[in-house]
Amino acid sequence: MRMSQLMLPTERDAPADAQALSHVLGVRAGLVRQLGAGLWTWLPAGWRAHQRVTVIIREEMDAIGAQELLMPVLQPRDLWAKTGRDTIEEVFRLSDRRDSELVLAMTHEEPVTFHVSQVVRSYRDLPLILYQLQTKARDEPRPRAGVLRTREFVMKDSYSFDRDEAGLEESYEKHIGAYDRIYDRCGLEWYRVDSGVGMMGGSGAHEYMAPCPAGEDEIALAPGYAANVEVATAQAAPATPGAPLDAPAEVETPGATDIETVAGVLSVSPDALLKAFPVVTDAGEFVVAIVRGDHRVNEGKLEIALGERCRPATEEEIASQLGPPGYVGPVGTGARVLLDEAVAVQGGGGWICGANREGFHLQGVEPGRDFDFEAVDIRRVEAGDRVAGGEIRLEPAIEVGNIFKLGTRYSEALGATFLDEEGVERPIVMGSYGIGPARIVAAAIEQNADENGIAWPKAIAPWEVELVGLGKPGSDEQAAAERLYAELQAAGVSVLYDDRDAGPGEKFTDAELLGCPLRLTVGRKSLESGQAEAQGRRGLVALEGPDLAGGTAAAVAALLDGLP
RNA sequence: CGGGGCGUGGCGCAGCCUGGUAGCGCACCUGCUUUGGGAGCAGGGGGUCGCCGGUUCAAAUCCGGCCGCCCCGACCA
Repeated sequence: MRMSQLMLPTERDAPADAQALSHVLGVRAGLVRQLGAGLWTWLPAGWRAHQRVTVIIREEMDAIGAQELLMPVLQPRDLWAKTGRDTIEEVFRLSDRRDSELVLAMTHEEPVTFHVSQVVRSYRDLPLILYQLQTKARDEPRPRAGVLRTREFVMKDSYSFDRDEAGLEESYEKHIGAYDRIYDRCGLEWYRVDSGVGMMGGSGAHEYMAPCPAGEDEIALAPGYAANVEVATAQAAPATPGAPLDAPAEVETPGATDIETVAGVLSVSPDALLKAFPVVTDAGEFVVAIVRGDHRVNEGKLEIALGERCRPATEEEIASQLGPPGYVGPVGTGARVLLDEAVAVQGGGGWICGANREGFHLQGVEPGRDFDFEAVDIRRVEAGDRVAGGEIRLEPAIEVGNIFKLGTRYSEALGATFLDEEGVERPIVMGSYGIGPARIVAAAIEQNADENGIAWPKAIAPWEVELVGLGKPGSDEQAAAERLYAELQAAGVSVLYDDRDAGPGEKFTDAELLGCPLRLTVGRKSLESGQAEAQGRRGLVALEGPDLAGGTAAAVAALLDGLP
């Protein structure tokens, strides 16, 4: 590709509203442009990178026997009503000129299951893995960070159909193999982490997470352990409660309504306190969740422990059920208490909690003796917790894919059944699996950029080589660059040729911004030496320049082999 | 949905408080010079100042309403 003919609108300045690095560099390097909130156009160079990702995805999906198809984005709402998903807030709903109700698909479980329900009759038709690369539309509450969270995006979504749980397990394992290879080949740093199955039910799920500063999620990592903090579990460092007492004793703590202040007034560390987190469940039950003072409640884990959704209690509810907000505790209330395992496991007396009386706390509290409780894991893990002997660290990360054992939720709702060997009708056991190529591109930028711009992994760079010609029009230098460009093209090298009539500074700066792995320069110096200059983008390292006299393309290919 | 901020040429911004010819840098066009890290000189083109209404002799500027966009939080099968 000749840069003089390429639509590559590079910018010296970042857009004023850009925060995330992939957003800033994506726009500055001319990869993407915004059309509206969460609506992005892929410009030619950016789309090349996106395409390279989808090529890798197709190769690996095909390799596990998955079959590609394409389903509409626009779908009848009726279909979605059958699974109850038509009322999800994120689903765009619209109607046509005849007032027929339609939705824009956020994923494609409904249509794919519909088709399979019509086609699959017998156990002999299974297993089946179907996939597509298709646009998804989601009415996101808050699009953000450029291409990281958008309202419309391309997704690779695949769906597995099996006779039973064992078959699903096999399909799931196949996807794990394919996904591991895809992210490796794309040059990402990634983790496969346990994730919650959420409100959709199902029997297991993992997320593929790429660590990067702009990530919206947090993952907990330890040697041999990786989980989304939403579901992570670990052992807490022991707390240091005070001396046990024969019975809880009131102590004056005027004005001390938060953990820090109480700990300060009583000269103890926050981990000696019990933090009460009163909630009201969907069913209307008032429950007091309790974690250590230095811990935080993980509301998702709390809901799993409760078995239903809940919300924080209002101040009025707290006042009427327990006592003055800021001074509440579990002792003498009769309320149902869920006590976090970090406290329950350590046990003992000497804990401090609110006395349910304005200006007072209780010392020497002992769970079990002074209040009844159910021991559950409801806290958010903290950096420094331990799991399997290793220490947890937390990292921000972006979700670049997920795999999910759906079970029979969709097949039952849509009547996707088959006859087994005994002639018994059974629901098909399903899995669903997603990958966001745009997020792979964004994560690759985030993970591989420096102050000069992007430093693409070779496998997904828009071009592998950028050839910078420095000669002015009609010069010997320009003629040499033209010859080299023609030779590289003929040899099938992926090359972008900067043939613009521009100064060297501008060309070098743009080359570093766009970030192709190998930069070749042909100018006065290279004519004198008989070699093109070569520089690797990662670290801007000088490489042995390929000879211009002959065999240059082979030498360039060898150089590329040595680059990441 | 709650909080905060911003809409002036392709990009980045000033002007608004205190109403009176719409400006600056970059980019762009023409000519000449220049060519190894974002060149110089000269000339030139491009903006209903987000939209609607109000006040006024006069509105980018003041007032009201609406729309759009960004950030933080909530949310995120």
